[in-house]
Amino acid sequence: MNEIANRNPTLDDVAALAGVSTATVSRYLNNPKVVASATGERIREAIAQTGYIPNLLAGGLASQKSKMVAVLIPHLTDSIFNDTIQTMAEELASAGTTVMMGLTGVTQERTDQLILAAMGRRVDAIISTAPLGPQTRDLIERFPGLFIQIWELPEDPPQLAVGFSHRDVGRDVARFLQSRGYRRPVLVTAEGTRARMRSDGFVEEWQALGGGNVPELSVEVPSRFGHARRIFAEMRRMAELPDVVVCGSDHLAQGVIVEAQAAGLRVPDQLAVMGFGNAQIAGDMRPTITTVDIDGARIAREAIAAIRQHGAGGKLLTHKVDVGFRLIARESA
Amino acid sequence: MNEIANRNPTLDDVAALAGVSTATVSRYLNNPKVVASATGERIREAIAQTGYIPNLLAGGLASQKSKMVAVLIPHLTDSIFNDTIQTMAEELASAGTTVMMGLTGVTQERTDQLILAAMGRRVDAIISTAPLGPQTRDLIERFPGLFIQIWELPEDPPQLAVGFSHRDVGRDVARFLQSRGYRRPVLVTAEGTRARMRSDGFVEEWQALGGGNVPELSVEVPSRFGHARRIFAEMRRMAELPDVVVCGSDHLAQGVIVEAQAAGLRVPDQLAVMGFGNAQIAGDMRPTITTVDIDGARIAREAIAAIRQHGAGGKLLTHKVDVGFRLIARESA
DNA sequence: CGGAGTCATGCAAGCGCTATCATTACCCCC
DNA sequence: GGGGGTAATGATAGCGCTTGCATGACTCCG
Repeated sequence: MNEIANRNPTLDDVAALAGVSTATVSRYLNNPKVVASATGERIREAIAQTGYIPNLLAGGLASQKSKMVAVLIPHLTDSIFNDTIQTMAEELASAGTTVMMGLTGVTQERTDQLILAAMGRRVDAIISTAPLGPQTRDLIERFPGLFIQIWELPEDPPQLAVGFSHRDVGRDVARFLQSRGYRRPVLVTAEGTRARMRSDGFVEEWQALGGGNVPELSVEVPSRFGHARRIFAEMRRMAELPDVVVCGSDHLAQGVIVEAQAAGLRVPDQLAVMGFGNAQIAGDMRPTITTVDIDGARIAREAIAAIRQHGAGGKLLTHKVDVGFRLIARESA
Repeated sequence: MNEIANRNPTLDDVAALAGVSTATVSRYLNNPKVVASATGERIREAIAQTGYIPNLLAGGLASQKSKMVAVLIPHLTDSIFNDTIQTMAEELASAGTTVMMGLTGVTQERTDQLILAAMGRRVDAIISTAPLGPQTRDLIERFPGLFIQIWELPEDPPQLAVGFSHRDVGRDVARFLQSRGYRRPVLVTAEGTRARMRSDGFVEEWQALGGGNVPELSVEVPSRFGHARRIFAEMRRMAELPDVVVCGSDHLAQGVIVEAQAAGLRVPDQLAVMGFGNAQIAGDMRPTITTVDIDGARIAREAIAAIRQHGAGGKLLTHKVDVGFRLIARESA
């Protein structure tokens, strides 16, 4: 708690005060147990005295590892990825790694720009939810760190993908709804490849099981609560009212339930609703929402494990981690 | 699009290829108009040829400005700050600044840790929603960049605060509800100083206007949809059912509405509900939710403007920016 | 026509760390 | 008691940029 010179204290200041070389201080900071405990003690005191804060920019430059990872998501509001991000940020922070957040929106351009920025910062890893255009793939080719695609399981991931099969989700939902006796589903599909795959899976299975045509309505991504009003209105204009609405997110599902109830329909008796993602509200809504649970936290943890291993010089054991999903039957469908 | 050596290309490579010094390339990168246009053209080509990506770690170290800002928020899910963060991230990214995201939770410890990490990265600014403990203030003292406190307007902000008066919000809400004829409000208050101030303001004004005692129920922070069930149950056990519930967030308000309706109460006739924050859903819910609008995006923009000005060497014009708020009367109260 | 003023560029000294290699001191055992 | 370890530390060369100062080439004008 001494007075501090007008500039920030550096490693040299600490070393001088502790009567050791900068190398030793650096070692103490990065791996305390390699310095003698008496020395360590002196260094600790010197650090406290000077109020030294390591310059991670300099450290990163010298060591070629920045202890930063970039997390790329489309947007923040109502995001289905929030659990993943939350877990990621917490676990990384407690390991001394900082998270660089990038909001890609839905354009390829912003994504590429953010990847470039991340590479410029020499991040140790990039974790992305964005679909990969050809240009992006070129960029990644030259990225020396670890690129992890999450919430997705493509045929041929660049390095590592942690996710699940969206097509299988669609199929399982179809099977589930048919077994529950629903006959006239309508699909509310957001733009984007993942939603597309779920819809395709659904239609595929639905028809394989002898179901008829499946009408689709589309919403912008992110699909949210507020879209429900329009969707519901469009549904009412359909020749025959569906008996179940399959939504791309729990928030949208919640919106549909609210609209249906406001119109005097009983859910699920007169109209059933199915969500996706198992957001907090899904379990708390009245009626509780039948949905598909994705373990977002696990996705985060798998990604982090891979980063650690890669950071320690290890090779990747696999190119795909399938975290699966779980259909949760509740009241709404 | 040439072959690239096994290591990343550096400024030197570009300079050599373009036949100029590294200084010139650096200048071209940071301020293209100071180099002759013919030279600039050659440099641009050399960059394309080599696939050069500037090392921002090295740049930051040399220039003492990292082009990063840290954004500290308590959590991501259902956060009232999402608009602010979203705007912040977008606008900063398009100006080439990187956002380092820190989730503080509700503990002082994590906050301090994150501030330390941010200082280690030599961020240009720290934007924080966290309340400041004494220890944190000490840290900030030594932070050479700009520290901006947002969503709050304390007496004596360390450097700059951008927010509004939570007490005034409470007062206005009290006045509004009384004018609408409500007589038995219940306050649902989250822990935390900001919520506390709104509640205090409410009670103060309510009683100044001749209202009686105001019962309070408390929820953990973040107050969200799911808390409504318990809150509603507790309300029902009260001697006299309130005629209006004042909630700390729109999500909680939405939850209360859902619970009330599930219990057969008409909103707002039998129970009115008031929210806070003007989240998207507030306008989309049935009934639409009466709430207080905070211009989160404006908070972000004011903060960014201050950062720019500070970065350009300008002095701060003020220590407080009051962005105000707006009570939005809708259907629920 | 020579000196002052621009403009474009080069030179080189850092920025604050990390990591390699070398050095020293000490211990153990045959 | 000397050789071979091992453990702790020091000296120092970068990491890849930025930037103050110096330089050189022009232009302009009295």
